Amino acid sequence: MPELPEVETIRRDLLPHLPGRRVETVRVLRASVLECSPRRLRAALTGAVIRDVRRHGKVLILDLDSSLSLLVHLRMTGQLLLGAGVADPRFLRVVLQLSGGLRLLYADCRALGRLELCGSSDLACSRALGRFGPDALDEEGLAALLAAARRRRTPIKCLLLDQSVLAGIGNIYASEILHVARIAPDRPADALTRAELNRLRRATRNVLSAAIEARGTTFSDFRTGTGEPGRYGAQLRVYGREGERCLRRGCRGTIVRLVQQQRSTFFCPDCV
DNA sequence: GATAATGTTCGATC
DNA sequence: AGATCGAACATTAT
Repeated sequence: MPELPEVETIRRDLLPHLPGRRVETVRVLRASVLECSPRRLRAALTGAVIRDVRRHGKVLILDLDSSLSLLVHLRMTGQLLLGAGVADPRFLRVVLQLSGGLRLLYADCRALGRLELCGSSDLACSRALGRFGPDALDEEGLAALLAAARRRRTPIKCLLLDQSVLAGIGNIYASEILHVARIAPDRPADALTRAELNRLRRATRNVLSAAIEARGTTFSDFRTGTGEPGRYGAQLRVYGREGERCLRRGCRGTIVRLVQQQRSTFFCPDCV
């Protein structure tokens, strides 16, 4: 569910509250969301102190003082929430009781998300994160996108979604970025002109930054770390707007939906 | 009941 | 190697 801006929003909500807290108890209500056994998770987390909250792409990273880190992939419907009473109790999967009476909840309706332990040395972490390319908001990630685009024939939308090229862009922002960059989603990546690649780089940075400022997009399930919806939905220009009028000034086009890699893509044929 | 949903991954196939 | 496709995971909402 959450893409880079949503995970960054959660990170910013958690950061003022988690570092310095000790994990007192670990309650696992659905073991299938763990990459390890519940017993191993309890052993690793109980008594550990949270040092930092980081993010890479769509992955949230809780660094512990024990030279371990807890990686959280929210996938489609995962939520990481601070404090009780904010999650639908039916979908609670893991509860961490922290010092000072604070609770960190992992809720996930579809239970596709995953919690994973890894060594927090750079080496161990980068191995656990090895399937991902550089973060989409880093200069390195933007450079990786342009480099991959020059040598691959795959449709540009598919390249934006490829987490091994750059990490963090999902189905909503891929459509939004291409619309802002005025590039048709089915264009072969290696056919993009230099001018189009420049627009793509700018659009990626601008759309992701604006979405973070608005605290993410709540299309259906996303909640921030404090349980509120994000506000970027009001700024979406194409996603979910099939059949509606294009919002670009002076454009009379209608948004169409096509399917790429079994997922919906939205764009305005008159803008590209 | 069919369909689609902000994601990832694995296997088959070309 | 690169690319595509389908299925799987699991559950709700329309």
